[in-house]
Amino acid sequence: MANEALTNDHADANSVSAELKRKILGGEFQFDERLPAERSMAKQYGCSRGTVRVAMERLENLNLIERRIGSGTFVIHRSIASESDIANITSPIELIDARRGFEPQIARLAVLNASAKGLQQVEQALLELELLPEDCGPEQFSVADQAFHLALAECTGNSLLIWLCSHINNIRSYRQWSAMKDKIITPKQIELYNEQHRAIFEAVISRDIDAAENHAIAHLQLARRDLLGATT
Amino acid sequence: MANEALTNDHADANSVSAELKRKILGGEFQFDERLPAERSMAKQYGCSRGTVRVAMERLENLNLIERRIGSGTFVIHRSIASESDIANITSPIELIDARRGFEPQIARLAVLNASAKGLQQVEQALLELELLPEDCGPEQFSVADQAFHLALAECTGNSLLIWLCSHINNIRSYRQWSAMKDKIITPKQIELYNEQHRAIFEAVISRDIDAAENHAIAHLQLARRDLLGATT
DNA sequence: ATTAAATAAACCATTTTTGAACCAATTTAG
DNA sequence: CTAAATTGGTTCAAAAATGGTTTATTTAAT
Repeated sequence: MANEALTNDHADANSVSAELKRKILGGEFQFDERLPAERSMAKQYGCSRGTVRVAMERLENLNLIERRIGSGTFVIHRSIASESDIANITSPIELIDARRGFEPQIARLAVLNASAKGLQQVEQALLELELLPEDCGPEQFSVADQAFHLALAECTGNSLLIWLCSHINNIRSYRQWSAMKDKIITPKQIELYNEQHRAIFEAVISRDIDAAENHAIAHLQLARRDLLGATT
Repeated sequence: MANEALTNDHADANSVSAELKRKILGGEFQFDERLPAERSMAKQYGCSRGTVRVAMERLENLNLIERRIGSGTFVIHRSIASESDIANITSPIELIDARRGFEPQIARLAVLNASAKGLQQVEQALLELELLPEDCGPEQFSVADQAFHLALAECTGNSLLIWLCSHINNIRSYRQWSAMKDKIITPKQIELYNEQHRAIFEAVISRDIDAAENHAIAHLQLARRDLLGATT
């Protein structure tokens, strides 16, 4: 509607940039999306290409767009990100730091709320982790590791925490992690991680809330240390 | 509608990948489902196979699809519940329990990473909270409260935590939560909450990591107690 | 009249798209 | 089991599309 009003009138650079700015900030044009070509926008807005280019310069100065010769004009502003967007801007260390927040809480709530059946499923996931061959490779371990943590989250009965844990798992499986995994998930580290997994599980079983929390914290501190070591 | 507009025109790689990405994330293409063949999509989108392949490469890098020679292109993204879905099955107490996990961590990381500018924005949000009239009502307080916690999250510099905090804020503004607000957000409680907000802020300012964490924990324990009291 | 903005056309360098052909792996039909 | 059909993987050069730039001209506001 607003488009067509502008399409008929002869828009000046000011109104064009304002219109595009609104669409970008409002999420109508999302991150990494390509805007129509300058010549095309000129036709659409009923103005000359030069006018469009002046408008684009302003948006570029606002750091909303980026222009690539031969390619086009792309949105570089991130509104509230979708999951795949957040996965692409989240570094491994940021992920660990976030997990450091709620995984201990998951352990605490698992102690308080876990049902026998839930614990059974955690144990099942734990056994699969422990029965992996030493040379299973980081990918296989990673999948089983995620299953363990998700099973633990299920024990809390807290649907929001389960949802968050699923999100985290998804982000963990994105591509840029693969390279990192090879460095930090070695047979020796796998053994350490599994000891911690079992420690968390045992604490939950014996309904020891502080032990469960502390083991979860220790688990993530180790992961964080390994990660920092891998980058140097 | 919009699809067919794109279908008729000659689509470029960017629009094709954006279209498919939307369908996959939106659950229209489910996990393990096979996409149409490249040659078929080329015809459908009115572009060449090469263009389709460029689009597919992007989706592959986003880990949304997997391509198997001789077989086809398959969705490997597991679509999980949308934000509105989770908002509708999350109870207020579950929300508090989840925040109990990562808000203390946000406080900790804010101590470590907050810039002067970031702290300025937290203080700004804090002042707005404190300057609200006593009879401002729960809605107004809630908005300012969310702004404060989001500003604090920004201080961590951790994009994942910021993202989580935004999501939580969104969930907080859903309906069943609103009814609860009226019961627990009274002028007397507002004063208590604001004392805790300031305590968190002061701890971050003075770079006292344990104090920041403990004040955040106390804040959520109070909110939890108020919530449980309100339900009885 | 002067000035600033918008226009229109042309050209450049770069990137994308195209169309075709062929390869390798898998699936399907007989 | 074999042969044909289908699928993604690859390469290549020509054509098209894109933003960057310049120029002369027209329009609108002061």
